[in-house]
Amino acid sequence: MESRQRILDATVEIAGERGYDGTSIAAVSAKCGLPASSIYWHFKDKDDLIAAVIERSFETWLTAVELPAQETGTPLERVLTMAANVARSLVDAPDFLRLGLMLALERRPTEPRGRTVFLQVRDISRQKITEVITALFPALDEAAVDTLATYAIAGADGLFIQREVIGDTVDLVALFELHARLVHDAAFRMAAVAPPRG
Amino acid sequence: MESRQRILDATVEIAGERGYDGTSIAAVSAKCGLPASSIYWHFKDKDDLIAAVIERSFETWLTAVELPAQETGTPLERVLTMAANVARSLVDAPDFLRLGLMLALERRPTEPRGRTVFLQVRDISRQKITEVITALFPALDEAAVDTLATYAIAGADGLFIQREVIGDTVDLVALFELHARLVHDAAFRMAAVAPPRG
Amino acid sequence: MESRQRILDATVEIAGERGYDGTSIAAVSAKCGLPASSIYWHFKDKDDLIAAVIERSFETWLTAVELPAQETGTPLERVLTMAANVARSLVDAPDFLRLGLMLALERRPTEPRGRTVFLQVRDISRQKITEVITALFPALDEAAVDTLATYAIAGADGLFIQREVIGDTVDLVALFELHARLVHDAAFRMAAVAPPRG
Amino acid sequence: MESRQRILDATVEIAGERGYDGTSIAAVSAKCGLPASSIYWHFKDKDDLIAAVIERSFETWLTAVELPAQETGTPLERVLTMAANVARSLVDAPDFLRLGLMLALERRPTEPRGRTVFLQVRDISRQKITEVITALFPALDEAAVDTLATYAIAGADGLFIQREVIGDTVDLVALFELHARLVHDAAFRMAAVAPPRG
DNA sequence: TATGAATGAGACTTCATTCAT
DNA sequence: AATGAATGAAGTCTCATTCAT
Repeated sequence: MESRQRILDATVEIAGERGYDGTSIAAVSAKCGLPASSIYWHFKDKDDLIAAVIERSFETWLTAVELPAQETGTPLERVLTMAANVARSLVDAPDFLRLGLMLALERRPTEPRGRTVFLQVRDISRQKITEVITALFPALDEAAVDTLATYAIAGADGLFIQREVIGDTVDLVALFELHARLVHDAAFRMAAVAPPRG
Repeated sequence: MESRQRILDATVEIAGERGYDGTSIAAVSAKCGLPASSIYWHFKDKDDLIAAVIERSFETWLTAVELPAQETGTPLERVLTMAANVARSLVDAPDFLRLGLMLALERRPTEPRGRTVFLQVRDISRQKITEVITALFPALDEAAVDTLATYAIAGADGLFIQREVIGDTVDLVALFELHARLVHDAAFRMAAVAPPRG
Repeated sequence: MESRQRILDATVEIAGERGYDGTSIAAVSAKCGLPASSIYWHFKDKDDLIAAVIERSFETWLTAVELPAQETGTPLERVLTMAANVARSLVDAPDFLRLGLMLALERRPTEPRGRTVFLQVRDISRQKITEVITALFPALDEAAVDTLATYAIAGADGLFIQREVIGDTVDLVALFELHARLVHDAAFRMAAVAPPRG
Repeated sequence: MESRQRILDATVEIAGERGYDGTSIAAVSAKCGLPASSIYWHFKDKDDLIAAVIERSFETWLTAVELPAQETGTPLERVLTMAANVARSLVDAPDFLRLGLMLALERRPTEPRGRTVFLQVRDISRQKITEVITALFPALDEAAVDTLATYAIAGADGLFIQREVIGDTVDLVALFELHARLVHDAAFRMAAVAPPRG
């Protein structure tokens, strides 16, 4: 029970730093102090281990982000609060998204299950974003919501990468707020132009 | 001379799909038809090879992007044209950015030279963007230009990733134009608020 | 446990015949019947393996030489007995000294640990010789004892090499006795000339 | 012409430090500045190169030792002068003997030609020593001369090794003189005991 | 007289994984 | 519930050598 967590802790750290191929069972074993064979007692194979890491980190990240989900205020206020929450969660636990993006960028013949899992949980996030946009701007048609959701996620990914690359100088919270504001404005304008649904 | 190119061609393809660790010399050898030992005649080691790939792909990408650099029209028109150019270049030759982002996301104890090179050439691009923003919106102060440049690059990275992940359904050119429009509007508003420089 | 010994047995034989660079892991693997990767379970790397070989062979050799250490008789008798013992031990198990001398003669930028270990155990032997000379000829000053110890070891090394090079025609026991006799005479004369210590 | 010498210079240095297997053509190429293929223009193969090195260093060493070969004085004086000469030559150019001994100690299935050459030139030296002993002590029978020659060479090898291992602290000239004195005394005593020849 | 380019074999080492205990 | 030992495949890289020019 406790060993399983130690293994996952070690793996999230290594895989978050070096990606799928860069994560060797021997390295995980060294970092968590358990022999390699013990890792195979808890996980079917490396693929299973990485997938488990993705699952667990996503759950951790989800609770960190969702807890203070706010339901009142103007659309802009609510969007800004959400953006700040996401930004802070990414600063605190960047391993999830870093590893996920590395997996997502790869294109290998037999796709690691961890990649599939990441794309699935990412889709859940996208679903949430779509719902929020639809709720805040009911006038938007489906295509517009889709475009905005894509753009919203893209900005989040991109800003996260900027921080990973450039370092702490990047004020992630401020940039996420700028991003939220721009998405909000775009949605506002699109909604004004669009004919009401129905 | 010709062999060197064949090796680079093979490597760009494999590394663009599987990242640093996923790129085995044996795979490169198989793809380019030269024995592994010949690769070591042309490149000091794997690190050197990957770095050379980054260098060459960046140059290719640069010429693809820069050739149609336009100098007339309103700021919005010019920004839109640039965005469309970049979008098209990324659709045509995604290997450069895909590999670069994978390298950039990694955090290994001894940094691959390819990563350093990628970050350097990326800085050149950022410089260019900064210059364009300054030229189009002279009223902006340095901090604002910096923020906008960071946001512009972040959007580009993020949208690229969205396309890589979701697939061709994503209309990269359209999204880049939306991105350009939003950055332009933000710059416009910031410049209006800001006191004129000097 | 048992595998470790099989690996060491194979290595001592090969390394004793071909030196550090001439000892390939593949050859050791072939000789001991275990796959190469198993060797790396028992030893960190080739350097570690060679060092372990030196350590074990020295201990084997030490017990072979020391058991019949005699404590009575005239100085000459005692010295002759010791010399004969050493000679016989070198005839029986020449691998230790052969490998050790090969390592000792090398001068590579990063010194193999096996070399360090050999020089250390060699120093232990020198210590023993020094003690014996001091015990048998208390009148000798430190410098004289040092010179005699150096000469005694040099003769042993040199005679061993002669046998290795020329072959069994060389009567190692007889030559070691001649050597012992000459060292004894030299010590005797030096002690007679030297003013008594203290 | 000049290239050949540069190659030999580089090889003697590397081979004198790392032995046969430790001497790679690439390393020699790097040290002498000529491409590997040029080495093969001057020498048939690696074996040929090493053998050439042995031959050349022996000749260099021979002239260094022989030039001041003295023909007058008492036996002891002459022996002492010779010993000092040899000692000095070994201090000045240790590569020859160091490489030679490394080759001599190895026992590989297909003997390097360099080893054969070394043993041959070593035999020439032994011949010289035999002649000198016979000349100085005509009363000795063949077996005694042989024993003394073996012992003389063994001492030289062993003392050389001591210096290589321990370092410059070892006064090679003084130790060679001690060695010469002991060999001389042994010869003197053996000759006194032995019935005159013929 | 020399060398740039190539090459198959083999070097050391790590890989993911299994299995008996 | 866990692990010491093993293993075949594959990893990066160096080896001695060749050959066309």
